[in-house]
Amino acid sequence: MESESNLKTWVSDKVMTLLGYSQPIIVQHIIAVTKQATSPASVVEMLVESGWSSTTETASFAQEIFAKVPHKASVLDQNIKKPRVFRRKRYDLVDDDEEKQEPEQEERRVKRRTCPEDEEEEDQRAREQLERNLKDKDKAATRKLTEPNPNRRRSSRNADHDIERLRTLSREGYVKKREKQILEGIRAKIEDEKKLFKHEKLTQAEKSRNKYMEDICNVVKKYEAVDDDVEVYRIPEAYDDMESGVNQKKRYSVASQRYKDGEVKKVGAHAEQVGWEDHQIGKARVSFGSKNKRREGDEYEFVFETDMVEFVKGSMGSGIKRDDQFDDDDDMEIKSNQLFELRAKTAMEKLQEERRALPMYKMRQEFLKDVKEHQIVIIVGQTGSGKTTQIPQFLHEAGYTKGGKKIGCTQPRRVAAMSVAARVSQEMGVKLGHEVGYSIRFEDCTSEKTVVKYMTDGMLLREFLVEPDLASYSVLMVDEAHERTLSTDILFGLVKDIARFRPDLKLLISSATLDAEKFSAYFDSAPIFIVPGKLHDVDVFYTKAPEADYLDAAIVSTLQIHVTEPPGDILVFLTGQEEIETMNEILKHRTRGLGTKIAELIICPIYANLPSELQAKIFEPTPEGARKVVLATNIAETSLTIDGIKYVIDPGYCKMKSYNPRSGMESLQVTPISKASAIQRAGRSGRTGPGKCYRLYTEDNFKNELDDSTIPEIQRTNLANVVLTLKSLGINDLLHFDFMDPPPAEALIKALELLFALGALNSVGELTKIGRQMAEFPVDPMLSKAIVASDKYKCSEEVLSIAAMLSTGNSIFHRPKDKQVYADNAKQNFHIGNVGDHIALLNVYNTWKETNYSTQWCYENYIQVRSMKRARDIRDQLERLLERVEIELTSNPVDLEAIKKAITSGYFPHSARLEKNGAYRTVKNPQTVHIHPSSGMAQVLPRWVLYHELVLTTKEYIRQVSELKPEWLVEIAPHYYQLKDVEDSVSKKIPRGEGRAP
DNA sequence: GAGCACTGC
Repeated sequence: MESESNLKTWVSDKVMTLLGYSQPIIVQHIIAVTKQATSPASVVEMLVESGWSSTTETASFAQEIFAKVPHKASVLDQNIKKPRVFRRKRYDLVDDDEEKQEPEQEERRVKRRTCPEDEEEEDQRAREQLERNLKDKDKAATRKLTEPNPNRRRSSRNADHDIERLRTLSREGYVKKREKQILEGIRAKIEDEKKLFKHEKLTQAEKSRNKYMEDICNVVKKYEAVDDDVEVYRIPEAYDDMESGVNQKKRYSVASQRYKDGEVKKVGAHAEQVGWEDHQIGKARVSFGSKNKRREGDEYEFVFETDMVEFVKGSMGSGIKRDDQFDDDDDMEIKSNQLFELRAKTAMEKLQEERRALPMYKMRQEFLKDVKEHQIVIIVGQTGSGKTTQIPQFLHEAGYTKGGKKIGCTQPRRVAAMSVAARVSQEMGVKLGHEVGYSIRFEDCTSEKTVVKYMTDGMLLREFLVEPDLASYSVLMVDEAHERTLSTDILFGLVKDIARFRPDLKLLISSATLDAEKFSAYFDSAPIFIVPGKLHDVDVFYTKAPEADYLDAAIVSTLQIHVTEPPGDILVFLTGQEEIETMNEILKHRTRGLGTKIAELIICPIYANLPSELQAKIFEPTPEGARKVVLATNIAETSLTIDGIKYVIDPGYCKMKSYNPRSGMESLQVTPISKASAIQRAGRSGRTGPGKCYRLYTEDNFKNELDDSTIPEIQRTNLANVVLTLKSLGINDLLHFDFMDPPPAEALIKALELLFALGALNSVGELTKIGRQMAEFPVDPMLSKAIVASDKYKCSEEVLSIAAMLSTGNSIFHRPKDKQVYADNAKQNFHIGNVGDHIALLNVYNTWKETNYSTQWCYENYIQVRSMKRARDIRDQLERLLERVEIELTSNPVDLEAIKKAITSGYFPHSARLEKNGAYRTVKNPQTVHIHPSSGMAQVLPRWVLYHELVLTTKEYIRQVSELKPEWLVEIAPHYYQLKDVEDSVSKKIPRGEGRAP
């Protein structure tokens, strides 16, 4: 017989080869399982129950371990931790009639205990003990909490100890019963809520109810989590039996209700999106924990404590890992509420410990002093310095939230706002949505109590509309300001302005090193506060000579790293979907050629339009011996973090949008990245350890040819929306608005012209009633004008759907490379009668609605579910806003002309007419354009068309095209079009005045 | 008959 430790090593090795990873708890579990197994088959059975797959490897492993591990009779003398399923069942107070144990084990257990004579009596005693105990419950709980690691080493020969354990077990029965009651109460409440949702139109109360639902779901999930946690030890079956009829699945369904289709639509409206975001948050949270590698359990603790069902579910690895820290002491005996409190406590302590380890934490005093002395402070801190999580907490602790004032912190991305808020609420030990909350589109997780509020920058911008002086805030922190999103740039100007007349308002701007000086200069020489980061070293390599074909260079480099470098995943930055697909194929082909000579290379593409189920692939852990290579677009630069990346390949390009105000044309073209981007990309390899970055350009290129930072978005975009927002904030003199980097005057003027043409501004540039209505809708001005105009044509229902579909971007139709024909056919079904792309989108939306928002239907029609759900969310939001601007919800589904006219009211500047050669010419700012081949009108070529957008890619393309009657233009926009603009080509075949020879 | 970087409200 082997010693226990030898045995453990042996099992661990085995597990390692079978699963690719190993954990002490798995080993222990397997040994324990084997010890009470009666045959190798029963070992297999139990392994399968714990999540192993039933393969021949599992079977032979079971055979081996059964031979090696002492089992059956010999187990009597072993002082091992047994799965507690037997004992638990015995002392359940709730339900007694489910004793189905094997007599042999029963006997063994009896022998093991010190007072085996009369079990009934003992049970009775336990009950009495329990009653006494429960009276003393609080006291007991306190004791448990003050002794998180009780010095109660197991000694099975000790009578006192057994009685003690008995008490615990009995208490469990009580606790479980109580839990059941709570859960039932919650379930009933949820049912009530659901009824309310069905009957009432969503109003103001919706927010709070949404919030309430969220809370409930969180509570349920917490209980679920306790169960999940126990599952490894096979307790749940016992629990389920006891609950008689309430099984895991059913209970899980309560918690996950909001993620499901159908019923609770308003709550679960963006279910898939949420799922994906949850996953992202999961990553965000995990990476928080993993900054500190000393304690591996923490990250899971953190995940466990919050609503991370999506992340934890179905992953055996994490389920087991979470228990790791309770591995070898009696904590396992403490269950349910107590376990929960205990965990909350230990998690809290660990969080605090982690907090103290952050560079920011040490600079607390210094920082608070700076903030006290200056109104505006620029903060320079790298990732991992803890600025985002710590600063609002410091300020809160220092009393900046007194008198109900809030601390606001903006983030450029939704996911960031949510995950940071979750983290901070953890650290402060409060419930998310109470003192600490977040506010993002479609989801407001704040309450009257909220004093620390994380939000997206766009959300703060919307808040300006209702509270122009932001009186409820005492501190505003603009985080990740160096990213220079459109919203942050506008915020700068606004915030700088209100800081002048609100001396009590503190302003914090966080930025990267490169831009700090610039920020300081803009904010009246504000002091710069520097926090060191915690990134690991990254070695940067350049190519000796410029590479002609960066894609090929990337492929070669990837293989080179794969063959020569130690383990660690590779991240390659490419410009778009097409490149990613190409590289994917070439890599597959080449590695196949190499056969088994090299280790396995797992290729994971990732880009935003990739269906989410395929995106999830990049987060799967890399199996032992293999290497993962992630082919990503810019999405991996800031938006998501992949653990385990050690090598980054940076070809130095990305696709960037630019806007030509003169022609009103947007273009999306491959451009060299900036130094700031290059540094950011390199940093992606150093998150969990030292990394390497291979730049596929020369050092000279880097130093002399790359711009310092990316041109801010505000300088390369259509400003119509920005101008409308600023106008509605009462800022009239836009040309002198204090932009940090002013946009081209031409673009501003163009935007003003457009808004004037749409009727949003009057001749002196003031906002009109229509303009105010338009500003309410979070969509492009032309689209919001169409919505406002739909009132006149009595078809707001239809226009809303179209607007929502257009707002989702171009990601509705999915076109897999291998099924292009099918996808195109499916798409053609919505274009029957050549109704045009706008009506086709309406058809898609309505048909989807008729199928009760079926996911299956989307798959069948090659439509992206994620985009559809997003469209539904947007539509819901727009519908609510409709009420606010006093537009009636009207439907007129058969009158397509009315719908098109409403669209034309917004898009009349986007008209084009056919020329002889099959190309089109835009009516205003004449230029030659082509219908995008993805359009349903690409073959039809109507004489006059209305388009949604004009983009330059390989040619000038117009996308989302519908047929138009030229007389509409004069009817709808007489101030913009004159009869002569349109009549020529109606009466004559050849357009006049184009100056072209035939 | 060509192609859709990434966010955000």
